[in-house]
Amino acid sequence: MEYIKNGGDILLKTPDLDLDETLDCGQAFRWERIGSGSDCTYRGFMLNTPLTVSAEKDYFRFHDTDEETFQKVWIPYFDLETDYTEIKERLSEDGTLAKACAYAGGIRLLRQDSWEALCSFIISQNNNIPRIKGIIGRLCDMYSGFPGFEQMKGIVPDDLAPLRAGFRAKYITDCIEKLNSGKIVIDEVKKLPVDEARKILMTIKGVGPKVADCALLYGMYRIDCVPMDVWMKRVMEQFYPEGFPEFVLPYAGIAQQYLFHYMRTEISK
DNA sequence: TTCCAGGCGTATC
DNA sequence: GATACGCATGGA
Repeated sequence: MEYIKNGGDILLKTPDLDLDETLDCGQAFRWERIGSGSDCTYRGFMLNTPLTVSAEKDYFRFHDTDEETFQKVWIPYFDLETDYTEIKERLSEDGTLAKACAYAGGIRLLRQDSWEALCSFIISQNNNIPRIKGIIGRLCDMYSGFPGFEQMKGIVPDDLAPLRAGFRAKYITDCIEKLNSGKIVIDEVKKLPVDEARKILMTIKGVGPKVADCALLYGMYRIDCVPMDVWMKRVMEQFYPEGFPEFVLPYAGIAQQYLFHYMRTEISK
């Protein structure tokens, strides 16, 4: 990973990054492709830090970005200090994973804000990706950006009616209550062993094993967590009836990224 | 019209 | 602990 300043932009050279694969694979819901065809440009946010980013010939262009923001926000967000080449090499000892890594090797795990990830994946349950994006977009419209849970203190499900989140509205308000009352402190949850962290997250209404694992994987970078949604259940049933091989387990969450995308877009069609 | 979507709560056994 | 069913909403 190396970068240079170019006017107000930053140009980044890095392997193992594809913006379409990474920003539009169902791990984050606030990136919009504003370029069409070969103009691969996305507009989105890390919490409320905005970014326009383009894939150009030999580098990625981070538009209107100062070096401090790039280092503090975007390097961690895009997980640029992790060597995905090495991870993919290791995972590719397994035949199915070798195919999945080759199919979409530009997927990276985005290190998202913990609260945004938790809230987003509560909304995701029994829902499809376009509609998840719609609900989160309306939430951001309501608050002029992605609101902090402190900002939403005291709201009741009816207050969220404009989101058209359906039965999930009461889950969001329960989550907000538990965070604001201090029943759950995200920074404490982050430090716990995964099993304990999962248990605590699951005390929130509407947070079961899958949503908890998404919050852990995408919001707290617990890369051994594998959210078991309908697609991953199909993957496991078809390719890993005995579970993942031992050597995959430390990176199972990243393996899941490749396999989820592979199953959802290639095998099932 | 019916089915399904990055599931979960509840009832029942 | 396992299984069945309802749930808001909207696109296919």
